[in-house]
Amino acid sequence: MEALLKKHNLRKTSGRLSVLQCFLECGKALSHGEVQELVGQKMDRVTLYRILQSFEENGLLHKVPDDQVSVKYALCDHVHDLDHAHSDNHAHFKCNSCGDTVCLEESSIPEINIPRGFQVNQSFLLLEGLCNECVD
Amino acid sequence: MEALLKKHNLRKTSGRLSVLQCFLECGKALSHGEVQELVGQKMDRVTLYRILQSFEENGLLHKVPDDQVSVKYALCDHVHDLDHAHSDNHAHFKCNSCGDTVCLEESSIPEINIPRGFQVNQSFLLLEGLCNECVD
DNA sequence: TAACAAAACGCAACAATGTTACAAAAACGA
DNA sequence: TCGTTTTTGTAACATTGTTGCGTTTTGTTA
Ligand SMILES: [Mn+2]
Ligand SMILES: [Mn+2]
Ligand SMILES: [Zn+2]
Ligand SMILES: [Zn+2]
Repeated sequence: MEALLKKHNLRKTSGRLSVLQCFLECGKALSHGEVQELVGQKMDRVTLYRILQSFEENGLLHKVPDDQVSVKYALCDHVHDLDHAHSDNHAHFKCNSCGDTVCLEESSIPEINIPRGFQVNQSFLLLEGLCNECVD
Repeated sequence: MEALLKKHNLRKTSGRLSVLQCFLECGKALSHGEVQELVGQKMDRVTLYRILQSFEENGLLHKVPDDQVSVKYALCDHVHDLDHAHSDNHAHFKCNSCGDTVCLEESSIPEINIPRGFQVNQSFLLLEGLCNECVD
């Protein structure tokens, strides 16, 4: 786990270790507030924001739109690659019952027709509904 | 314009008329803050939130994800239909330079493979990049 | 047109999310 | 161990969004 930080050019701190552990253990996308609950209130709110930000900038996490309200983060597809340039170009699914958001890593976002002259740099596809555990 | 409100079962108020006018005139997705600037500070912030909410509930506007930070609203595809059950199932494009968000009404969101047992109720596809006016 | 009930509004208060500035503490390479 | 750079904690602030409540407005009916 410390190796993961080093590999992504992030200094090893106790805060970063606990945040990383949260994501490795729970395997789903987490909002700032959810991580805060997991690591406890002893970690400063702002520090946590900065840790999430540094993880994203260094290719450890990627942003996931949450309900058009706030952001969640999820582990990047190839966390163990040195290459940060991978795309995480996959869809996400959010269950409206249990609230969990998961990566659909096998479902890459298809090409979309865009007007002439437009240039797409990034795309976000969020599906909402019920997960297998919450369906009926 | 008053007819539009009536058609969607919304009482005619001065606030609703000015908000509706904003959307009819500017033809792009607007955030709460952007509408507030257009209608002026004399309209209460909370009232504006409630007007946007009522417009969405009655099929006049639909939500558009904005940068995973906040929400924008755009006129529904078939504002003049009595049927509110239309889907607005199209992609959106946000320009990272000018900040404008537009509906790509000709680009419906394609079907995505989802895990067995999952049920999709709604989907949001946001493309980000540069619009034709901001490219180079 | 007057009266009434339902809906919308204004205001206050609150919660959640996110950002910035600055000084203290910790990490890391030399 | 020393010195530099990064990270952290704290405070202060901004934006976004929600709830409760009393007042005003709207649409309907007598
Ligand atoms: Mn993902
Ligand atoms: Mn749209
Ligand atoms: Zn679920
Ligand atoms: Zn533009």
